[in-house]
Amino acid sequence: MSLRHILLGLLDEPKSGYDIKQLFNKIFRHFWSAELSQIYPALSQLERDGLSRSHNEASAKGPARRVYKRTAQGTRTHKAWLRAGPEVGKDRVSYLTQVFFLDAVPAAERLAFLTDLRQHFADELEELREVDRNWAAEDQRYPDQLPDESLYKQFTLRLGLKKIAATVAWCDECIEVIKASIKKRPKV
Amino acid sequence: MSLRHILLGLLDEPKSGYDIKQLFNKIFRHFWSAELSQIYPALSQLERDGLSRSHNEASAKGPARRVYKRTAQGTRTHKAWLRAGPEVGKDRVSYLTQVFFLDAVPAAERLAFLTDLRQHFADELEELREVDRNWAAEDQRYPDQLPDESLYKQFTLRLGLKKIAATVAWCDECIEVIKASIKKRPKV
DNA sequence: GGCCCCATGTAATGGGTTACATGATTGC
DNA sequence: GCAATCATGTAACCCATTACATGGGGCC
Repeated sequence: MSLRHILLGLLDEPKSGYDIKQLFNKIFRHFWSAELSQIYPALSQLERDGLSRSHNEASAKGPARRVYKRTAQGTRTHKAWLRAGPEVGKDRVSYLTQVFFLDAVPAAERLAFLTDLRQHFADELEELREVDRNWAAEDQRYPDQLPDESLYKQFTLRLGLKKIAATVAWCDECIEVIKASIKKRPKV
Repeated sequence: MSLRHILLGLLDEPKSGYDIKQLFNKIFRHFWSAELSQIYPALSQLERDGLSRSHNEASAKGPARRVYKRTAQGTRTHKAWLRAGPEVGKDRVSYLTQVFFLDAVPAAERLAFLTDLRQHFADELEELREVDRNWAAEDQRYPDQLPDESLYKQFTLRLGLKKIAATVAWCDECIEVIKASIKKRPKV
């Protein structure tokens, strides 16, 4: 369960489940996500395990918030996770399993599939570039003079940009190959 | 459940659960995986649903094999999956969640973490390049004259190579930045 | 009045991993 | 004799998604 570790990482400052969901939507979007229905039980489990503590807080608008912060024990667990070395899980790229079998449908549909895919990643790339631009606008030190506490966050953004740009370029190459094959054999 | 669709895709020719696991280890390694304990129940479920049929077959070595092949209904379901458009799931990149929080440990450990990561992906890249070379050696038509039935399989390999190469390059950049910061402030 | 945002949770279900159980054949 | 490969499966558990349930406050 890696969500536990992410939560611990975020709980250096007090946060509610709702706060964390917002962060997932904004900052982690390109490499992690979780639903509120998973976050809330995970937070209370952390507390049962002595890794975090919580208290209620009045909210400006809406019901009371339950904010969690990690304990010293939680901080130790968090560091141990980082020190255990990189978790290189098996990637599961659903759309690639589809591409693998794509010759089962007519050429026109294959082209449409990859055009769809390209559109999706081009949009995602544009979103990430916007995050990048906004960050640069907000912080004078961006990107070369960042302090450690934001440098590693920037690294994750950099990889997102690289990988998604590579994926868009790959879509374009595939589309070219398919178009060329349609020209040669219009009825295949 | 995407495993069902992958299984259907593979069952155009008769295959056993064991055969499929081999394929996962060899061909799908860089974008999908599944355990035998997941594959066997999924295969019998496909049969219960009328999407595949099986029979026993004597094996050269070891116990009898149960080989499955998809039915006409299975083929229709498979094509419907492809026609439903790209499944762009949320990526979950565990090691990026770690990089995000990596400033929590001393600079020397951060460097070790990224060196580890680089090694992992450099190895993975080398494996994929080997697959690429072997394929080229076995098929005269590789890579530009491939027929449709192998072209799309080659596309998946191409993206694997691109993404992993981008990841290795990213590791190198991060490592350079960390080394530079250690030189400037040796005790941070 | 209706919609969106704030805010927290439970229940049912789906999907996946790890551990367990069994047993034959081949090669060293 | 022992390890590796071939071969199939079950059971327990973990993790994640979807659906359900509830309710206040602000804005148009």
